[in-house]
Amino acid sequence: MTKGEQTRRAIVQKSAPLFNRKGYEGTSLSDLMEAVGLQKGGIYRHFSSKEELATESFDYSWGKAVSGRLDGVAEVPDCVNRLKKMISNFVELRAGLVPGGCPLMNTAIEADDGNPALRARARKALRNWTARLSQITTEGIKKKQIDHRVNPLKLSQLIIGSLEGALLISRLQDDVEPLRAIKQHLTEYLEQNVRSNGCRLNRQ
Amino acid sequence: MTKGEQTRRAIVQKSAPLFNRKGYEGTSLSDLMEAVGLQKGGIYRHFSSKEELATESFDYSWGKAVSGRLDGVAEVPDCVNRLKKMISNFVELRAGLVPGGCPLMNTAIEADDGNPALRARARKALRNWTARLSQITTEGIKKKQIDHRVNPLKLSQLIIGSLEGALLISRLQDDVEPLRAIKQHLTEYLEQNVRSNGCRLNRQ
DNA sequence: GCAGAATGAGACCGTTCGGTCTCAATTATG
DNA sequence: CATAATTGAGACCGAACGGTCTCATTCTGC
Repeated sequence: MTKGEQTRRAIVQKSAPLFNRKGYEGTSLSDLMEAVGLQKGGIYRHFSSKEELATESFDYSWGKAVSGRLDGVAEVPDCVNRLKKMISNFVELRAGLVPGGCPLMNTAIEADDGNPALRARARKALRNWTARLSQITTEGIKKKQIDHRVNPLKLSQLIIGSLEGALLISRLQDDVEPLRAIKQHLTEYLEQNVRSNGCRLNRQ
Repeated sequence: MTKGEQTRRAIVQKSAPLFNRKGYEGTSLSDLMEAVGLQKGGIYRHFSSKEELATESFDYSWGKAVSGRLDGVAEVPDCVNRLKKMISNFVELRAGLVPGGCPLMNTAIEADDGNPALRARARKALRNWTARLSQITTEGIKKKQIDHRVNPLKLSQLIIGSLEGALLISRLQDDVEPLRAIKQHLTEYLEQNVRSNGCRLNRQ
């Protein structure tokens, strides 16, 4: 790896926390220069614009988030348990992530009436995550572990939405309790209303 | 009402959608001048800073959101149904709100590593909303409509988190389905696990 | 309708913004 | 080790930022 590539990666790595904490607009070039330890010329040698750096930083942050959520998931054979593992990872494995909360949520909120490049990135990330969960559900249905009446897409959106919402509350209150509670809630829901042969009540 | 007061209110009313859509940092004074129809002098006559205007705009946006969610709630006698009504209002009554999504979510995300005044506003709004829901739950427990083992605070946070998360997904995908789905999900949960004498299974 | 207060236009301010460019220093290559 | 290519510092740019101030105009209460 050439020195230029090394520098490029270091810039992204050091910029990502800033963008994730303060947002695209909220992060200035001087902020970046200070965090990165380079002058403007040094940064702009490797990136053509602040936006390019921001999108790469988003990818970096999101990549870390995804890999955290997948930690140990592949080894879980049962599909319901695999979903539970991903939920648990989201809730418990918050260390090791790029600081500043969920990059998807941060970027979605800031970009959704603004920057189209970042918005596209966020949409893609959401699509990707949804697809991953849906895939597990579909597999579970095929293997008769999950009730065939479950809609994989809807279930994925329910899980993602609930987790993101709980994270929002947790961060605003600086209290992990809402995150813990949603884990419990979703776990019970998966066991009661998603797993096949699980007791099921009041289902139209 | 004096003319000055009229102008002041008009400024807030016209600024609120901008702040809610583009955020505090993302909204410039020139944006505001254009939307409000006044020059700088005209705006600064009534507000001492952009931040002061932003906080008042947040209050305005949030006020509209709250009153929308309370629409017709007082007339519902049963406490579980009252919670359901608030959920339904959140999901269905999105017209008439200040455009740009939930002010609480927007402000929480932007301010949570930055502007302390706005962050305080968001926290207060969340506390308020939580308290409202908790109050209904507490009343429901007292009236034996809600199971006494239900934790009002936790239930409130679950509802708020789920709604906000679903809204995030809905907005990013430009699709109301996730919002509709969470309404259904929460409704079933309330009937099955919150209402007293409702069938209850697998509850530790 | 007039005097005094309230209001708003817009020139002006210093600062910071994202971005460019030159050139010296450093690194890689034969 | 010499040469060429890569790299990064930092002066510089115009534009836009939030904010101030003066003064003519417009209200308002008597």
